Amino acid sequence: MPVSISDVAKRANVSISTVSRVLNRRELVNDQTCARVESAIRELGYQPNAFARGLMLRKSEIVGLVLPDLHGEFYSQIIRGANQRARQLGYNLVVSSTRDGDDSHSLLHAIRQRTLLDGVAVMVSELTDRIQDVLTDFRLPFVVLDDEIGGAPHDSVLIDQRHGATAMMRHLVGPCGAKRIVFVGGLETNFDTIARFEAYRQALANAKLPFSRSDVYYLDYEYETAYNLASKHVREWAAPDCCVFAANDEMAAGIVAAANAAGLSVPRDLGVAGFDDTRVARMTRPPLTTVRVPMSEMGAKAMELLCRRVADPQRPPTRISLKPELIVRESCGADLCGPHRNR
Amino acid sequence: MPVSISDVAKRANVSISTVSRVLNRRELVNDQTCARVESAIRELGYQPNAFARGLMLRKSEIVGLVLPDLHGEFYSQIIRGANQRARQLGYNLVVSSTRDGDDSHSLLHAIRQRTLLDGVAVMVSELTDRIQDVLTDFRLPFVVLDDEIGGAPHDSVLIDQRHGATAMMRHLVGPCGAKRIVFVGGLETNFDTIARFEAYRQALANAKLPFSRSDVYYLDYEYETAYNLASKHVREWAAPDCCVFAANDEMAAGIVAAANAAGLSVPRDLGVAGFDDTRVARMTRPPLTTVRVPMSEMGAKAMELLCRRVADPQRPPTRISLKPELIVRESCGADLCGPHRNR
DNA sequence: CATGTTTTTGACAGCGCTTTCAATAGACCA
DNA sequence: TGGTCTATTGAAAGCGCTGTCAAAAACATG
Repeated sequence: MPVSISDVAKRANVSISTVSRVLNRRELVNDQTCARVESAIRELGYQPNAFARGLMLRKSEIVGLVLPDLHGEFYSQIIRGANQRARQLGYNLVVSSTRDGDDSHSLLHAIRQRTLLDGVAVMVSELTDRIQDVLTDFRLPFVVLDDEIGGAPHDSVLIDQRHGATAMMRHLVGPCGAKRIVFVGGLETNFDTIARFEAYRQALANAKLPFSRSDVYYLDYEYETAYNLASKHVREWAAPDCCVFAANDEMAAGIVAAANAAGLSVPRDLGVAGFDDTRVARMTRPPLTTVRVPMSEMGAKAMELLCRRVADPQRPPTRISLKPELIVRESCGADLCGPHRNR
Repeated sequence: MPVSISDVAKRANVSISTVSRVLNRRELVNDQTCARVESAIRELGYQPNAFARGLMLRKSEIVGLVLPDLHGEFYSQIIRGANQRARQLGYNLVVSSTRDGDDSHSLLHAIRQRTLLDGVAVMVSELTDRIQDVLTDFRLPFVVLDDEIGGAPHDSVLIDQRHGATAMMRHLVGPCGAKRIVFVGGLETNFDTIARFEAYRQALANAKLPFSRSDVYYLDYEYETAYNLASKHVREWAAPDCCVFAANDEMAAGIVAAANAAGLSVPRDLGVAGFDDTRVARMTRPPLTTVRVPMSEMGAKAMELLCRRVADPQRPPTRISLKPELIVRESCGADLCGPHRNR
């Protein structure tokens, strides 16, 4: 039923080779013949069969993207960025999650189909060794997101967490004139939290501000937890030259809400800074000064790297580091007229 | 370089037919031979070539999902749900967005590859006719999300917006004892807003409450806009038996914030209800009573329908309607011990 | 006109797999 | 013993396409 290349050939009164040439290397065929073939293609509504094509060419122009989850602000931005860039580069994107059902199984499953995939970008949280094995076992071109896997070198795209946190700290001790900064992190073992904490500590030292272990809290990235913590401490924190630096926007929002509930005004009585620049950052009163993490760009860069590697499997591994950007809004009280001003 | 079926055949000292049978119809081959072949497969790390397979079988086990955008709470939930179910059903999912680059082009592009896709689920906002044409032109099995396309009947998955809004209204006039309900919708032309408004009006009539045109506002679904509107009106709205019914959680959050800023207490002085049950719903003080829209389930159902149609293109079109669920939290002041209680 | 060169075309051999179809070899029955 | 089954296997025909190679056609040159 579906129309094949030989149907077109018959109709245009040429051989299938000629049709194929029209499709792939037009310059090799006579203009008139070409026109005849093209109209036959149009009339029949012919679409080359991608399987047959792939069988010969040994490539599908499909690449995979494997994330821990597909839902949530970050992942969905990565998907968006990756998909967009993949398209530009002439590839289609298959997404998959390591969390759907059994953890690694689904990744394996995705990759088992590898003969259909030209390459894959993976973002992993744990099981790094096994994934490394699987990936190299299958000899499938791959790039790693936001993490590095031990062993053989490979392409990777990283977010320079440290740079972002440092930028924020500089802003707090500089333009905002903070003398005391409270750090509210996520889980103590979380890589991002660790990087941000280090930047925090370093910046404090650079600014010759005292570091106090009691100004550091480790929570769970949740609004509610931060709200509860802040409810207990805002009165103590309240001071024009005190800022709370939360490791994500949700916690920052919780802190702002707790301050407001306690009758304090942000940033007059207390500065609050967030991280990530998610939607919530604009949904607090006042809106949050935060750090924009270029997730969508990370997805895009990953696709660039991946497609390049697919094209040339021998090229030396590249490592791209993306710099987060400071977004100054009102929650820390600094002047809003700087170059980063963002309503 | 890659190992093919004939490598396995040679190694196991059988013909390729036998290897193929071991792969697909094990029961047809002798146990001993089978074992020999299997160990050859293992030793060689053989993976069947998906192209060759697809060429014969005429199916890829890949289905597509085309959304207006890939980012945002809803879309990402749809993707998650769809991906999960697709996997369960033995399919892989390719996602694509109509907004990346030129609107319809990217959809077309995705579908042009259709020989690789067994089917596609599309969610459209506008250009319904053209998509319908494209889809039927390509004779590709498809299902439509959250909308219906004129013309030939087809599978579709819808959200029963009306049902959700009605449930909320019943809750407000019943357990919450509201006598006056302010409606804050999105754009007046938006389908969801229209459906929700109709439910609002109907419920008001059923409860014999007066309807006042001046209690209806049309905004743009944004936090900020709602905050501004509410700042102007909260004092006028303030009354224990008055509720504001916002058409999404972000606007509801803006209203709560404005009320708090005005020194009012929600729900004591004013009830606020949201819609969608996004993350923000838990990020207001108090958390929002809202309506959970089963987006992830919509994605899952779409995949079920799609895969069924792929399996049997002749079956009559199905139309699934998903019911949103009322989520009672604290922002409307009703008793929290009902069956839907959700912290 | 013979010869060399370039352009344009068709025949055909795969790519790696599934799937008839036929062959072989026991097993069973009369 | 001959004949009919059944179980097991291999040979070979494609699936629709690309790409090589050689033939044919068109053109240019001496």
